[in-house]
Amino acid sequence: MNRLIIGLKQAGLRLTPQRVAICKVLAESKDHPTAMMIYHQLLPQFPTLSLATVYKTLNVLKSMGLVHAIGDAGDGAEHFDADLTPHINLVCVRCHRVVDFDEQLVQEIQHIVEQRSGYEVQGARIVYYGLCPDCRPAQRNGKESA
Amino acid sequence: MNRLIIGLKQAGLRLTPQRVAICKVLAESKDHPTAMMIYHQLLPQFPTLSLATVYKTLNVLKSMGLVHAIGDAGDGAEHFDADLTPHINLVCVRCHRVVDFDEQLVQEIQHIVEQRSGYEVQGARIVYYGLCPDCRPAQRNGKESA
DNA sequence: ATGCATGCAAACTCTTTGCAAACGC
DNA sequence: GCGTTTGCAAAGAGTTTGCATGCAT
Repeated sequence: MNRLIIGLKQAGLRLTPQRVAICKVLAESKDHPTAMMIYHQLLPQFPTLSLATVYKTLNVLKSMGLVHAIGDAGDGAEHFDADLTPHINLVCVRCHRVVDFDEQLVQEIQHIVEQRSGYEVQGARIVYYGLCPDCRPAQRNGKESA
Repeated sequence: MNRLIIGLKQAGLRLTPQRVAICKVLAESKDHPTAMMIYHQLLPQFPTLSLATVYKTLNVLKSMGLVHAIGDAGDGAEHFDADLTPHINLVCVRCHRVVDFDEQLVQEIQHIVEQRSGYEVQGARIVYYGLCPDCRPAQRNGKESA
């Protein structure tokens, strides 16, 4: 029973098998999935699952602040992150993988931004993009595909 | 004659009036425009301008690294930034405005990321979202619209 | 003159919406 | 049982593409 499921329950929302499964995927996966990725991952388990249900659930979780939408990773689709602590997402522009990178300075910056800008900061999307260690040599050799 | 136009010229690409105008909008505007915003801004001047041309030009500039795509601002459309120096974009989730915020720490973080992750960092998208000073009181009073 | 860029329209992808049937509470 | 949630299909929005015409070089 993870944080997302508890959040839904406490809000009085219904814990359907689909929602529970989506929450588990989000909480357990480290690859910042898109709606489509979650859909395909759950399809064997829920053959009648609808992509619309995944989107609806993601929107519920997002609007409750239980997950973050971290933008696309060069693949045109929104990626979601269940890790709400301020951290950096490193996106590889070649293989579209997203990895986390924790750095204390990120927290400092958030405080500075809040104090100096007058903004009420609700969240952050800190994405560095480039070539991951695996794709750096591949790029140099001129290889294709992800 | 700005940096973007020079970049196109040096790459041997053609300096059409449309491209020049798009580059000027990008370099001079401070509001991180979307393709649609650029299109509407130039329509009086180029009545036959096509939105496809704006998109094609933006993709050329982006793939040449002359502008950054900074993701959507809650409005579902890609925003572009001609300021390539590492800086923070502050997005207001209520009025969808985007302002810049310079902070030295950002540069330090980029170096740390490169050294510790093995990534070849090509750029960054550092977006904090929340309520801007104008929208903070508006939100509290329950007012609507942007 | 050459061939890249434009503009139009259609296609494409991701996401949202409407509504009847199903199900959690 | 009530009202929310699901699943399907269709709609919607942003972006891309194909191709003939036009224009920068």
